Amino acid sequence: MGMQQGLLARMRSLGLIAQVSNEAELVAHLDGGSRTVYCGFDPTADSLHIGNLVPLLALRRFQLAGHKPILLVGGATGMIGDPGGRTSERELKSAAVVQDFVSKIREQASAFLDFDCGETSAVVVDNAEWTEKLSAIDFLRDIGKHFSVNAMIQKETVKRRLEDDSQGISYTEFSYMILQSYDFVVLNKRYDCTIQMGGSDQWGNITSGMDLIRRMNSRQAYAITYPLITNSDGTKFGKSMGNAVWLDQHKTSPYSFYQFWRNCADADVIHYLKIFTFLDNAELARLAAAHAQDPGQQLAHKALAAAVTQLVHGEDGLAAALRISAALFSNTLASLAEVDLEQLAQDGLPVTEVDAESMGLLDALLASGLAMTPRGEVTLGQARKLVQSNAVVVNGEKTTDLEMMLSRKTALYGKYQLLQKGKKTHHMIVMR
RNA sequence: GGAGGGGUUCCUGAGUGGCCAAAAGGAUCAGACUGUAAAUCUGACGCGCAAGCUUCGGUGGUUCGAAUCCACCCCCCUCCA
Repeated sequence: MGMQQGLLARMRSLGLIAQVSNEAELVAHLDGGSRTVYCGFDPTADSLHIGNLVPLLALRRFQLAGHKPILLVGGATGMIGDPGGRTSERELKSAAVVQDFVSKIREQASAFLDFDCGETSAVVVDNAEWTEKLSAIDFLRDIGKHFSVNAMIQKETVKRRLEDDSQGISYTEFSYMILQSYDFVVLNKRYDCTIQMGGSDQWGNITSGMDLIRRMNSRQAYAITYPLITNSDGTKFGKSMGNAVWLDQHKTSPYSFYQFWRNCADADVIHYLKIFTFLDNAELARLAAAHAQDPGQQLAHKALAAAVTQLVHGEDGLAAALRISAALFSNTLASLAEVDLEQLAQDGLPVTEVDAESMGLLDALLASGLAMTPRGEVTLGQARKLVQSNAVVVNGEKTTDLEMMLSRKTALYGKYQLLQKGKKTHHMIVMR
């Protein structure tokens, strides 16, 4: 059996497939040679986040199976905003901002694919390249002509917005589908790209693209969607402390990144191992068994966190994450050497430097940002509440003393104050 | 342009003159229990130690007193032209 054989079946067994168009034909198509697959990423921020990891790693699977991946950055469509998955109109970003996002995402995504392996080398394209040149007349005559509004309003993403009494949909967002369809046509012509992959909310857009290829290029194309990732408890996937988990180490440190995976729910861990790592079946089975046998050991969690952190941040990033985690969670602060504490700061433990010789605990909670209310403001009242509710640990010791002073005398090695809020939020104050 | 319906604290969504810093649920944060899990229970959830202060699309009125009444304006939705 060749490497590419059974790719679809393999992905399905990993839970990576939501829908495919014409499965029998698609399987034959994939088995029949090296194909070109594309997946689009909208530049909605200056970094990708872990949700984007799903298609990114899926593209890599295709490449490993002998196909050519195209990563499309939506410099044009990002200017417009996909109505899918949204209940309200997007805010439009300026061209300069989108351009900046595009270049950052291009660079970031490139780390996951091989760009130098001959025929199947990955390619990055920006749809602004062809979409910007499109005149309104050409757009309407050559492309718009092929779209039936009757069909478009039947698409799930559009229908939902039409049926919502409190929100409408602008013509701009309504047109998103057409531009995405055109992307597929262009890539089909240029690269003989025959497969588009996207989240299951993209199904409507992808199949429109297939239709457009049939009409404009008289070719057969295919659609593959992956299920949108959900947490078993119904909360939104990919949030940590209310923030997105980014791939950019300056936005989410390798340590925080590691902790995110380390803390995922039991019910999700095996599922995530399948989606976010490249572990083989034997290893997956071994971890699943271990997890079922003794979930308290969290072997699967540790394996997941290690594998994904390594994938995204490399060996060094993983090592740093492990170092901090070990120091903070094994309660061995007292035994840490001064170099260890310095290392924690370098490894990405959040740090605040202060000039004062001493400062009140409450001020420290403010300065560190730990005293953040559920709404996201840092307030003195919240600092008090935390201390009073027994949630604060200073240098390994719980304290409920509102008046407590942090001085060089109480500091570790005369300068480090390690604050802990709750069970797993840590912050270091360094007294210069 | 016309007719109608809406804009409330992070979200959903009650509230039509004082009892409203504003019901309820969700989300979030913390505590207990645990395994850095889930579920559950408890507390917090505009700011402030407090007195008090600032909020209910905006501005200006009426009133002892307004999220609630009036005027104008802005924004959203639906239908008609």
